Amino acid sequence: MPPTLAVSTVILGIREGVEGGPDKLCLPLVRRIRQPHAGLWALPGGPVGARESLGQAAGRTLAETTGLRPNYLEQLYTFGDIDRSPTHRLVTIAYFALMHVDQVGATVRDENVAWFDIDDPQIARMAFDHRQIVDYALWRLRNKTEYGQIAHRLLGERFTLAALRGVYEAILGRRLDPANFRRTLNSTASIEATDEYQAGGKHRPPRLYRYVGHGPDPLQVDPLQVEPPQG
Amino acid sequence: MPPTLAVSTVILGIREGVEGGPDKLCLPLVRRIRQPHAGLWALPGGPVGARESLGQAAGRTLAETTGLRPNYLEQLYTFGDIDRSPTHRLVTIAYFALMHVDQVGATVRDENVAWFDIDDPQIARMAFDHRQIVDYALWRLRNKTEYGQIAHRLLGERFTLAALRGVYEAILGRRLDPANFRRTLNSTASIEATDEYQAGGKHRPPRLYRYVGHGPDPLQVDPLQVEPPQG
DNA sequence: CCGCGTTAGAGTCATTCTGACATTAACTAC
DNA sequence: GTAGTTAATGTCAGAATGACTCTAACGCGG
Repeated sequence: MPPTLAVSTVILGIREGVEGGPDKLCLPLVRRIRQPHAGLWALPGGPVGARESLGQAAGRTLAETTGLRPNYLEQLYTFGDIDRSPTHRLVTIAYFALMHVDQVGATVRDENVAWFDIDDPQIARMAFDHRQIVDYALWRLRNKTEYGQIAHRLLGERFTLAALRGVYEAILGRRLDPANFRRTLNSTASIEATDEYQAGGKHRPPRLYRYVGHGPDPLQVDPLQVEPPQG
Repeated sequence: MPPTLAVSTVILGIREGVEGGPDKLCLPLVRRIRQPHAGLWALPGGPVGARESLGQAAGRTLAETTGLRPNYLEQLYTFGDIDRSPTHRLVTIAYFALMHVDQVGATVRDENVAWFDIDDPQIARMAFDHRQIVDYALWRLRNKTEYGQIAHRLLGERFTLAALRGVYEAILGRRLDPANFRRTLNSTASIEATDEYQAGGKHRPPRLYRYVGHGPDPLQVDPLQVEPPQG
């Protein structure tokens, strides 16, 4: 019997911190209703179809199980140890996705789908080796050399520097000096100031910025990044 | 028909430069004797067995086709586009290996196995999408944040700073200042000076150094690095 | 209307890091 | 011994970084 080929996706979003606390990373999980590991929470995913690429399979299974359509999808790692599933040989290609902040929580209404904070004790154990996959995704995210585009995928089209700094702080797990953060971003040229300001706050309105991909830099992104299916 | 699951490995070694020129990266390839792509050079590899992990499959197929047993093996990427093989659906997990410099050239005596310089025009085209895989391996190598252990895998147990600098120069593709190179390495603490010197040269004998893995640093290595089979 | 609290945004300063270059040490070849 | 070559150390200026201060612009409560 040939091994089963499947995809699983770690989707990360940002949840705003409460009471001035730091922002938090969170992710949606699916409760398993079949054996093995029935009842445990698992990463969304499913088998790879015969007529779709691996990235397409990741996007499709993600939409089917959670209703989410992230705008960033990157291959993470392929897990193929013999005993990772108790019933059969299972090879899983894990993907890594990021969501806009305004879509966090906009999941299908289903009691078997839920968002968890990354450090929620409920998901200290997960189905299969999925906890290991999540930890690896976090390790990869924290070791990214280029956060610019990652951050703007977690936020919307326009964002304040404070929001962007919140993303960095959530990823890195420590507070950053606002002044120095501003200085470094101003020198990267991948973040551009707009002439708009965010109104409605109680204090001085912050300027809105937007991300501009830096044109002819072939090694900017993982060159094999896979786009999710459209529509 | 389920997809065929295979592994392929990009093995990189260092070849000393001629006439004071820079060192060069090179890799062994296998000539295909069957269709499709018969006659073209390809990465060593083969199908994944039912009772072996993916890393074990990479090590096994590598030894079988080339006789090489590298001491560093890291998963690279999984290629699964529908049309990457003209005859059937083929999903390949690509691995990345490094060889000691004294083993470069110590390949099985076979006219269908040969080492090529990384920029050899003979391998501008390769079987399947293997050229793309090689380019991706090079991109990953050049973007490594931590060269220390990578470099010492390409060299032997003990090495001179000049040899280590040659590795860095071959990977990065540019010359480095010897004095500054020495300074930075002295401050990393992962390279340790021995009290031995390399004799036999025509000039002042250089001190030998060795790599010391830095104990309790859990994120030092890719946590999912797979060890090749022993023996 | 006016001060106050809060956050946005600009600026300062000392320390560290980096690249470029100069200098001395130790060997071989002749 | 002298020349030639590489190893190893030292110096210095400019860039990058972290900690901190200072001013600007808003809402709010009197």
